Amino acid sequence: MENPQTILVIDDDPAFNRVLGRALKHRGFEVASALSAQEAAALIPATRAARVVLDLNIAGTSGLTLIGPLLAANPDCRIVVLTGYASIATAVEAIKMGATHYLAKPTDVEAILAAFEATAPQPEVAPPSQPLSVDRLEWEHIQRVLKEHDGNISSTARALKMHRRTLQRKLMKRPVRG
Amino acid sequence: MENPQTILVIDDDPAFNRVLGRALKHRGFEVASALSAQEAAALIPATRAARVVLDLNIAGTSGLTLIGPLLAANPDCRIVVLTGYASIATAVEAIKMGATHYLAKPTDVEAILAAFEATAPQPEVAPPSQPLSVDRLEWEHIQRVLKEHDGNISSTARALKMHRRTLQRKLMKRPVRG
DNA sequence: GGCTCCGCGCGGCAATTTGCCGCACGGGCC
DNA sequence: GGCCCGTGCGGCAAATTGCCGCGCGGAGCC
Repeated sequence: MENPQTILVIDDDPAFNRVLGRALKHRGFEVASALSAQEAAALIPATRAARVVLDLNIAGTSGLTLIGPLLAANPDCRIVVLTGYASIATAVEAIKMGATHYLAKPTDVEAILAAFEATAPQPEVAPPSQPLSVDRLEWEHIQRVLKEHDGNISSTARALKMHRRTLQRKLMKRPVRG
Repeated sequence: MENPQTILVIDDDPAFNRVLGRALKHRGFEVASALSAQEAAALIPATRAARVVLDLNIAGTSGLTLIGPLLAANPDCRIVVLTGYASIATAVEAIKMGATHYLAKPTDVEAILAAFEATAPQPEVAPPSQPLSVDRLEWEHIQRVLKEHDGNISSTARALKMHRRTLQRKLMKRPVRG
């Protein structure tokens, strides 16, 4: 941890990456940006970053595949996974792989920074007072089955008894809140 | 793991607990049931269960507080957290505390059993477990929330973030199977 | 090199479902 | 009586779906 103030931002959305990078610099952090998995892979050994903001959907490949290399380069690395297509299934996966936290986009810089500081798990977190909306539940279910089928949309659609075209369309939409 | 076939079910909903217990017994598992955190606390040292189905909302207290004791009694214990009030925040917390998996409540036994195997990837042993169709899942969820709201269609629609008219129509149409 | 089989992404169009009005009725409750 | 809700249902535009199609690219096989 020769430089605990350096944060590596991995996100293939140029606008988001730039905005977040600037916001972090404003707060006094050193920022390294990667816009693709390849770029990230190149930066990881060089920076051995202690803190990483990692997008889940990086141009085709899953950001989850970078968690391993990140931790290998620096076991103390704190990784906050960020995604616009948040689901419980991928959250579980990310944490199991060693991510420090998992946040849904859109979020704010404060939340990201707070996520880095998350230490020992606290038994009493957000008490979810309201059940999931039907849309949200559907999204979660789709994500879970999709993971079981290794991301294969066609076979997932078959398992769910829905048409592939419909599944595609649903996946393009963002997960709904609630 | 003197008896890896024993599953401890911790859930304060008697109906759900009974149904799940019976389904598990049907599949050849030994089942121990706890309807409260106190009951569970008493059973934990006795059974040192290797597999636990744990509800998040147990009569006021959080099921997360039981994860520690469960793992203390048996570090190899596999815990599947189950909740009707799922959220990404609690999912992250549960996994960090050592749970094996986290599922949102309208689910089926196959998914629960599959969740136990999560850490041991066995693609070829993948059972023909057909996940619930989205329609069926939606139906189950609606019924659950409707019951929680004492059959009040209007407030259920609000909680589900759907229009009352749509809920009415759904309730009229299907008791679908599949 | 061919070839076939799949999965993927997407366009188009009809059929269905939805969202969102409206209205009338009934039961509490002040 | 009036007021507030919840319920059932009609109607109609907007959105979603089901179901075709197509081309492309990769894996496997001859």
